[in-house]
This record gives sequence, structure tokens and C-alpha cells, in this order.
Amino acid sequence: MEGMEKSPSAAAEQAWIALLRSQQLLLARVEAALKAADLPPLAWYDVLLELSREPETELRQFEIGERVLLSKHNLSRLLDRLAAEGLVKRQACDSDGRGNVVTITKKGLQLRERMWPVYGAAIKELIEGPLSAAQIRSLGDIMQALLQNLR
Amino acid sequence: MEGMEKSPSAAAEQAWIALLRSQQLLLARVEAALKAADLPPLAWYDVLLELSREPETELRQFEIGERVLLSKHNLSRLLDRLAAEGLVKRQACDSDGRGNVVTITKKGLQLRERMWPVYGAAIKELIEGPLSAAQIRSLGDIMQALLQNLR
DNA sequence: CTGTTATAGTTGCAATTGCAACTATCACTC
DNA sequence: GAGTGATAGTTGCAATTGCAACTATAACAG
Repeated sequence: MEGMEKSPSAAAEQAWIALLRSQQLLLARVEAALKAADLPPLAWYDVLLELSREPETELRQFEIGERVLLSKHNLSRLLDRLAAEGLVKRQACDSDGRGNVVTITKKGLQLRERMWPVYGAAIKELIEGPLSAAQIRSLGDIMQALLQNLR
Repeated sequence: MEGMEKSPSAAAEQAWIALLRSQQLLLARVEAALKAADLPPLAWYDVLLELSREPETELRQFEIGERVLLSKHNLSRLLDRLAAEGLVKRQACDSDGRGNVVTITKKGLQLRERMWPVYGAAIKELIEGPLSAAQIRSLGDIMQALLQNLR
């Protein structure tokens, strides 16, 4: 009764564990690189990046939350910090009295630009270093497939 | 001057982002599955698993830390919780007066066994569901390569 | 031995996260 | 337009994490 197993195959288990570990270590490396350069954590970058895609456009808070995968209360307080640093501006939304719209400030744009070289270099080293171009493509495809499955 | 770029290629960046996102979502799914079954978080499983590989053998605290990728103070307190629940036993090490040795209890073994079906089913669904056998092999290989690079 | 440095682990404190409860507005139905 | 349920966001509180300082032992050089 092959297909009825509820446990994963050995290959899947091994891949899962390697995925878990490497992700943990990769993330730690990136965070360490940012910290070493006296820069804020990755979560700040993510939010700033989303906002800087179209710097003029206001984003609703929940839109940011969807893109960055942050729970709303969590995002609420992250934005508190970002706003306190003058990196974003949060205003009441006139078309929806419950909500806020958020825009990035000049200072926020600048910070994101300062973060990117450090972040980018880390990605380059950690991904392009050990992997061939074919592997990178393959990694991208596989991760996309995993993501599809999570919708 | 192609090779001198400090930014990652578009493919590498895309793969990185997909990796980041999928890992985040996968982990959330697994944790949610455990919680839904009234089971403790994944970190507990990891520690219990390492200890249950040879249930008779005592492990030094730092050995657990190495295998589970947990900072020492973090592990120290996680073991506090596990010990408080009677899942592990922590004793002074006689061959090294600074250290502790940790063993898993019957109750700890039983908990790990109760966790595995839930965890395993989640892995099966999340990894084997969307990926072909070849992709799973490929994923394992790629993650290994990334890990190698992190030594 | 004695002094120095490294290792194992714990603890206090601040920052972050997760959860549940709460407020306010919106959208929809009757 | 009053009532109901959903949505956007905030807040309080407890649990977890990260960091730095601390204790105690070990290991090693002279």
C-alpha cells in the first residue's frame, strides 16, 4: 500500500530538513551582515522596498501586510518604529475611515538605497557563490512551485 | 565588466525572494498544524528528536545547540521549559564541572512520537504534494550545496 | 603552582512576537 | 435607516528572542 503512507519519503524529509537549516543559517548571515554595517533588520528593508516601488503611490497598510507576510498587529508596530524614525509617513485614509495610507519619505528611500548593497552582496555570495546558473534557475522554479501550493 | 558586479543576478534575486517567502509560509503552516493538534512548537521537536536518536546516551547541552542551531542562552531556556514539563532531564556533568548532560525521558519520547505524525503529514503535503520526485532530489542537492557554503 | 585565556552555561533586561480583546468604520440586508 | 456581520487597525499582556554581563570550571603557558 505504497501511496497511502502519511509519512513523507526519505528524500522529502531530507530535503525539508536541509531547507529548514539552510534557511535558518542564510537568514542569520544576512541579518548579521546588515547589523555589521549598522543597518536595521531585513523586515525594515522589505517594507521600505514595497513602498519604494512607486514612491508616489500611497499604500494601504493591509496591502503592505499582504506583500510582506506580516501579521497586522505586527506590521502596525513595525510601522510605528519606521514612522518614529521618519522613514515612512502614515496618514488616515479618506476613502476608508478605518484605514491608513502609508508613503515612504525621502529618508526612507535613502535608507533602502544604503541597505541594498549590503543585502545584495550577501545574496550574491550566499546564492550565486555555491550554485550554478542552472541550479539557481531550478531553485527559483521549485520555490515557485512550493509557493503555488500555499495559496 | 560583467563579473565584478556586487549585486546578484536577477535570477539569483528572484530565487532568493521565493526562498524567503516560501520558507516563511511553510514554517507557519507547520507550526499551525502542530498548534491545531495541541502540540508544542517545532523547536521542541528538534530538541526531542536529537535526544531520541540514542535515548540512552547523554548529550552535552552544547552538542544539542550545535545540532539544533540555537544560541546557547536560548537553548538554556528552552531546556528549562522542557525540563519543567518533565520531557528531559538535565544533570551536572561529572567529567566537566561546567557543563550539563541532558537525557530524554519516557514522557519526552512519547511526546516526540505524538508530534511526528502531524509534522510528517505536513511535510508530505507541503513538499511531496507540489514537487516531483526529481524536483525533491534537486531541492535536497541545492540545499546541501547552500549549507556547504555556510560552514 | 599561578596567571591567563577559552569554554559551558545562566541570568537580567530590552526588544520583538503572538494572541486576544477592543474600537471604529464599512458593506449589506431588510 | 437600523441591524448584522465583516474589515482595518490598535493595544495590553504574556511568551520568546537577542544581547551583554556574569559565574564557574577547564586548559594551557610559563
